[in-house]
Amino acid sequence: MPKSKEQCERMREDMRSKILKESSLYFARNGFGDTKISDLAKHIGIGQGTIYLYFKSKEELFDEIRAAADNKEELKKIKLLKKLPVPAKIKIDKVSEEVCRLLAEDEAFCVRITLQTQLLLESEDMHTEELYKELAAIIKQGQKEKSFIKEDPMYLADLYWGNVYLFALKRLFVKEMSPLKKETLNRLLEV
Amino acid sequence: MPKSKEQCERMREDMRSKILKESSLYFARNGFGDTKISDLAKHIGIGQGTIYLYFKSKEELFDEIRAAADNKEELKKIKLLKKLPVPAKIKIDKVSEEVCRLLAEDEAFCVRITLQTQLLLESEDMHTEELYKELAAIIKQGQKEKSFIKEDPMYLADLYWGNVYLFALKRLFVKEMSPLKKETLNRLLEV
Amino acid sequence: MPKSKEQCERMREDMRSKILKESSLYFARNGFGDTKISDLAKHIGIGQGTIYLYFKSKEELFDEIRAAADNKEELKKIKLLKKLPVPAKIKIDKVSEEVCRLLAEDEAFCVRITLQTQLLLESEDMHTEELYKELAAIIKQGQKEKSFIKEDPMYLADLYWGNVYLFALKRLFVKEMSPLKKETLNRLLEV
Amino acid sequence: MPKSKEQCERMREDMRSKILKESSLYFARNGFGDTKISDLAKHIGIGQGTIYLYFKSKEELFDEIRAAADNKEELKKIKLLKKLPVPAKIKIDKVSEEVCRLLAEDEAFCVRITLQTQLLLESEDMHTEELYKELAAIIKQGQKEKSFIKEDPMYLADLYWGNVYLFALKRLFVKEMSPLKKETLNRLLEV
DNA sequence: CATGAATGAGCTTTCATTCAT
DNA sequence: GATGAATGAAAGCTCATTCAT
Repeated sequence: MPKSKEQCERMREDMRSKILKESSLYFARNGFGDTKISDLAKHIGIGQGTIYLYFKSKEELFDEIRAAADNKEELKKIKLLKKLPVPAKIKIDKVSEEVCRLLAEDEAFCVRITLQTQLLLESEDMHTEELYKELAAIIKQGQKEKSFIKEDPMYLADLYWGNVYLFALKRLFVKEMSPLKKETLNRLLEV
Repeated sequence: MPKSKEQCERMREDMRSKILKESSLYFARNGFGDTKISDLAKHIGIGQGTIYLYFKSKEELFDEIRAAADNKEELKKIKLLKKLPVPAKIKIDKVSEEVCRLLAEDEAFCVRITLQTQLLLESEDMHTEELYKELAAIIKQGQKEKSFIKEDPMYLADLYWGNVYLFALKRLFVKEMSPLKKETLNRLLEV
Repeated sequence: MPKSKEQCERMREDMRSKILKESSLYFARNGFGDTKISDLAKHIGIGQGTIYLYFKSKEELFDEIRAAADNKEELKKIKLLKKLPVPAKIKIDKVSEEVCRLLAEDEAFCVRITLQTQLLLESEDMHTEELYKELAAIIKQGQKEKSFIKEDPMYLADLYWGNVYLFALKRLFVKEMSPLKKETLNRLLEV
Repeated sequence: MPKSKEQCERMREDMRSKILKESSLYFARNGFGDTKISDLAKHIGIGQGTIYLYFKSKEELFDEIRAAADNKEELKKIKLLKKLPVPAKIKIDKVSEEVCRLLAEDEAFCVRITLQTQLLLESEDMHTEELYKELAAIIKQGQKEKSFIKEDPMYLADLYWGNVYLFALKRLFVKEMSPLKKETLNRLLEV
């Protein structure tokens, strides 16, 4: 008895997501070269060949994972926040709170932040990244409001997201670790 | 007529150091799996076989590089500093100043910090590392003196060295980057 | 849908045996150093990588081949023969007959004898080998019966198996060769 | 002060001989593929490069060693012996005596016999070798004199030299071994 | 001449990818 | 679709050969 089209489609999508999700953790921890397809398959609990039913190559899988690591959701939230008529200090506090929550609860977020940051490092230009630009804008507002230190906003945005990356990375490697506190992030910017 | 024993010994030591030095940058940037011996040799400007005259395997070379990335010099300086009868704030300022100088001027230091931190991440226990313990001790002093924020000293030490790692890493990847300022490091701890 | 477990198991065992069998001839003729994995694979008619699915290294393959070259079957037969209440001359004749038959008909036997003898030569102590000890016991019996020459039984056993090795070796190298006659073997011992 | 032409020539010849002699033992034991130039040089007690001052390549060295392993001296003696007006049995006894003496006293002879036999095996035609033909001639004489068994003279010559090879080989590998007795060789042929 | 460090061709081994089942 | 054995291209590694000293 053949399954319905939708069921079938659904199953394919599920498997694809599963591979993407599990692989991304592996790639984030070990990098491209140290990740073997055989290990990956064993870790996911599928055959090696199965991966190739969903992705053309290891490289394509990796690229897709990186492409998916763009933290669109977070960017959207920050963009909304930016426009609100509240002090920058409050905005940043909201961002920090959300980020800390995600770092603590959402491993996928940690993976995304890790991969995205590594990609940016290799691209050698972090400042074109929207997440950085949006945060820099809020920081600029905060500087006008005299609640943030006088410093190149991009330097501070870099510092802020760098620290987020730092804790995301630790989360991926270290089992028992003290979680990042939003105050720590806020203090990077506040006077 | 062969070279003299000392000359020979000297040349061997030089070549060995050269390989270690040049390789470490490569490994720090690309990791183990993405570093090819052939590329490494080409980059150093020697034959592939030469590497194997000095190291038994790629793995041994990597291990030795990691073992050498222990920042003994910096540890020694911090240990001396710790014992001095001056406020912790001054001590940390000295450390920050030195670290920022090294980050800016000494690529080898950036490589060492990068490799050491990655090794610690994999070991899953950063807190046994002396550099962290020594810094935590100074932080504890600073907390007694009310100049540093109340927070687990190890959390703060972690944060401090994490930020050093962050900038070391950026330095290895990004050509044009704003250097880390000692105030940024100091602010991580100060009230 | 994958093959059934048993089918799979069976095929693996078949391939393993095939590699062992085909390789042993190669190693017996050319030795370890002059045998290339690429040649081996080509000769067997499989990919180079396949060998490594069944053996960890060239050395392990070689060792396993040597370990398998223990001529257990022949040893068992001789042990049975030894206990029979018949003259030693008859016993030796049976052994010689069997050995000559195997030399003529069974290339795998020639390979085993060759590899075993070479291994014994390297071990520098052939006399601990059971095949030698069992034959020496029969020879001793023959000497008591005055049908075999007076001579150190181990020297004679050595001589006997040495000649078997000689013809096994020739069989592996020389296409057209006169087969060993059982009388030739018998005459080594008889008065 | 430069040495005289002859002295110089002499020294070159000495070193060349030394290399040939020491290498031949190594090659006879290990074969071509398992003999490393580095091991060889270490064993001889000279630098690797030195070998290349006397031989163009490993292959040339090996070939020259094999070419020198022709046992010309022994062949000459047998040729002389063949022509003598004495019974074949006496002739063979002389040969056996000489061969046993050489096997016991002259390692170089063992090496030559080993290399020569291995070369013949690979050539797949032992019967063109003069040593075999000369011995076969004497055997034929002995058969006419009814002192040697009726059997293809070449088969017997093969057997005879095969046994010599056997003991030569053992001598190269086994430290403590019972020497070959001339009676053992004679008995291969006598009725 | 003699040396042994340096080289790279050619070997061994791995692993991304394919494919028969 | 799913599998994992088979493959061979590409990586790691060795060793015959060269060459500066």
